Amino acid sequence: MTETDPRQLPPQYAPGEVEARRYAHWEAAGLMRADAKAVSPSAPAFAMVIPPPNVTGSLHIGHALDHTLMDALVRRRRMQGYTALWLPGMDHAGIATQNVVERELAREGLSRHDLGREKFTERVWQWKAESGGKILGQMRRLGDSVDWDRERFTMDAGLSRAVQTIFKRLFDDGLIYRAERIINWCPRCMTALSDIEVDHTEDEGELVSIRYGDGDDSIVVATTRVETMLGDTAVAVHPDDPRYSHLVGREIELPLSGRRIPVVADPHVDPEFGTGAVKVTPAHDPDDFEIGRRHQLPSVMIMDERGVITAHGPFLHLDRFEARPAVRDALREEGRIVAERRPYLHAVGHCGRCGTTVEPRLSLQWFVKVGPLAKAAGDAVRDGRVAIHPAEMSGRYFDWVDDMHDWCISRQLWWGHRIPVWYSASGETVCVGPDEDPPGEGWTQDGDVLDTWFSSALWPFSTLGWPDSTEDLRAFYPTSVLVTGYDILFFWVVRMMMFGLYAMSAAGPEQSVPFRHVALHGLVRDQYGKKMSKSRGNTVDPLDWIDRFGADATRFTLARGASPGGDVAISEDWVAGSRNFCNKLWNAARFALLNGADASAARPDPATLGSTDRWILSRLAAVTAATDDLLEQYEFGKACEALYHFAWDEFCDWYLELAKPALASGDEGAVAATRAVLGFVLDRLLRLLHPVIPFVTDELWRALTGGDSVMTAPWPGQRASGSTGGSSTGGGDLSAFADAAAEAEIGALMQLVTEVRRFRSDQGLRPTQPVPAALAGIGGTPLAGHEAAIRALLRLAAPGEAFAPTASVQACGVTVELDTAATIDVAAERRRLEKDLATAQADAAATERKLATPSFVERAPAAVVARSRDRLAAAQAEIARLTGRLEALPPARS
RNA sequence: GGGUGCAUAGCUCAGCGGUAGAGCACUCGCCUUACAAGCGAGGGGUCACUGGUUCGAACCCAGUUGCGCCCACCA
Repeated sequence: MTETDPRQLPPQYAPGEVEARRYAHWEAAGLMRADAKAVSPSAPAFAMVIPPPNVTGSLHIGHALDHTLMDALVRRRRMQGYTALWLPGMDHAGIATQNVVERELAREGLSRHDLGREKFTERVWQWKAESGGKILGQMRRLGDSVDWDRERFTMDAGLSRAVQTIFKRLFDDGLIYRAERIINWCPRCMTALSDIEVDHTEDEGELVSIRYGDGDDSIVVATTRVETMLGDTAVAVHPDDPRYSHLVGREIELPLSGRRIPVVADPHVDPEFGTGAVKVTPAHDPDDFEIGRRHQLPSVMIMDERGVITAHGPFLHLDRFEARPAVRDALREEGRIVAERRPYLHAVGHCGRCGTTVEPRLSLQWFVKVGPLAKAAGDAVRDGRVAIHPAEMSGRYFDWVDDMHDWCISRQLWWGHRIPVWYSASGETVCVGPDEDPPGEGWTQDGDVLDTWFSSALWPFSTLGWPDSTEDLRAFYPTSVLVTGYDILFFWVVRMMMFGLYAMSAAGPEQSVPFRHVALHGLVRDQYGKKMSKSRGNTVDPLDWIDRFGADATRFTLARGASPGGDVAISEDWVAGSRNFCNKLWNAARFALLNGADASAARPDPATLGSTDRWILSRLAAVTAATDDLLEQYEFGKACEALYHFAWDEFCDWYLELAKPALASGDEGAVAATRAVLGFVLDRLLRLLHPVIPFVTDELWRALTGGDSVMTAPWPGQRASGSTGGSSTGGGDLSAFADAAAEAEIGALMQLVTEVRRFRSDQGLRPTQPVPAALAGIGGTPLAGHEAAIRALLRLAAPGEAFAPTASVQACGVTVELDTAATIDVAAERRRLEKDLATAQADAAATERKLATPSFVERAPAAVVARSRDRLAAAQAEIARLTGRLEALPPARS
């Protein structure tokens, strides 16, 4: 493997080759592995599990965000000395995967039934082996520092055993039961769905009012699903509704059927809505099912699992959507339709996987009794054992856990964990544990599989070896933080909470939680703040950006936009900007290397340094502390912002420019000091940036220091693990570098330089042409020692030669007299001075007015008043200065 | 229907009681040998609207308008 010669870094950073090389090294050197045995008080455990992506999927931009943030967290912890584990893996994604393989079969003209259950699941496994690992390769491209030795899959043997174990335990505890209930049914996938697998949209439908019964014994009901009237077994009214009290208990005729159905009184009916009377179809509506139960009404199923009418009569074999108009027309012919409202907007459920309209359906399914589990899940957050970031999101969490329906966990699919329950011919039921043999002859296993989320809910501990008390489980559970989008707070987080607390309850309340922190981020949006979606056509393939701009640029863009719970807007322009930043860093390092930056020197001693060096060290200390705090609070965007400005504006634009004259000064001591500070600051900067942009920083850090990898360099912040904090090896406290005097001094220098540049720019003078100049009055100011640097930055000619100044600029007590080699544009200068004067006068006037307000002077804090006085003084000084310069201005040239 | 959040420069956002900030975009000038994926300078905002609290409001309170998101079994 050939390394780039550090002295010959190309002038542009080429990510592709560097990324491949660096990742291969991390993997080969085992830098991403976490050893449970290494956990100790000085190297405590830090653990995260990856939200397992679907095997069917490929990395989309949302994953890229999720992974970038997780990787930044784990990399920083690793540098801080933690034994840091990030565990990767994938989810078998029941319905999604089965659908993909079934679609593949359909192209061969086959259905899963043609293969049979065994052959079909074999085929899915085969498919998983071939294309399921795609996303893992993509994770390498992104730079995810996961421990590949621990990769898990929700269907592998260990996790299947965990599934069976917890099922059996819940079953024995009476928390899993089988019952005939109305569930969400997808007639296309032909399976039950849980509430969260159903998406509601406002759809156009029709609201049809139908007259049931005749004459005095008639009643009008309204419905959006006309065809279900074939299965009506009652009409319900409110018990206190005087309009219908005479009908309660009597039977009326159900149109088209010849059947007579009772009128029942039920408090659930809202007398204000519609006619105050509702048709009751217990087999096809969840509300009606409850009403039916309360009144012992029969349930008449009129549709099969495909949504085809099974009720005998003229509508037999019609699809539900064909039956709707057919039934409506038939009713109209009989004069039963009282009113029709079309279009009528109402919420309709759709299968979260295929979009088909969900059909509520009465069927025998398995459920988790959620009550006690959800209560425990809520309490863990309420009493602070688990913290949600940002805390405002906890409200949504509580809304969910406090009012959760029992969870339907059986799916009429073949791909998934088969329900470990067996039935005998005589109707006995046995739940089989993982280490038990199934019952013999005459018993058959339940044909259904478990909801995918059932196994995902075990992820934080099943991946660590549960139900065995493994070393990993003891070392890394509870995991430290779970990072995910707020959109799956309910889907996944709640379920992990419920099952983690239940399965690990023996460990006690503190140790049974699946994670201590939940760090939520938002959705990725486009540059107009629009949600990315395939239908909108604004999706981005992160791999495309990684190819074109580099993984670091892609990561930096995402991290820079991320705030706790906040959405992230991105566009290609911004990735290009991040790419530019990486390149800037590359070139800063290139400059440093070409100038002998020395990162191996002892930690710089401010007492021996000039103010320029003390200034950059002071700024480094500030940005280090800020970055450390911000990352601790999951404020990735702000941390990136702080580092971006430090690196670009302060380090590159000012420090490196100031270092040039120092390096060229020929003063051996100054050169050595500059090289040492240059090396030190760049080293720290690379470490601080490494969690977010791991590739460039590693490449440059190796070139700069000769070290193996920045991954193993100590984190520069004060926060560190256990007792290793602040070690002399390079982490530790930089607060001794804080230097207000140096900051003020360099601040003045910047102000002076900027002022002169502005003058020259306004005057249209060539910035590159050396100008003879004198720095009058610099002697008595703090800038006295910076004359050479100022001349270099401003490209002023060397001092000494006599010249005739044609213009002057004042700032920070220094008058810069310039020979502009031409008559300056007096009119332009006058305009500029007048404009500045107007600004200063307005400022002075406003401040004066304020200070003249007695209530302000009396009641505002002294510091605020003092600040206003300073402001006024400054404004007045500025007015005096500008007035003087305007008066001194020669008359406009003729 | 119930919650909940947001309205600040052309775009995306930060600021959350003391007289407006960043990135990108824009204008002007520079190939100043680390970087033109760059350097320097500049323009641009009655902080959605209306009231209130306060010496003082982009920031706190109430209402209005306009967006967004989540939840939801009202036929």
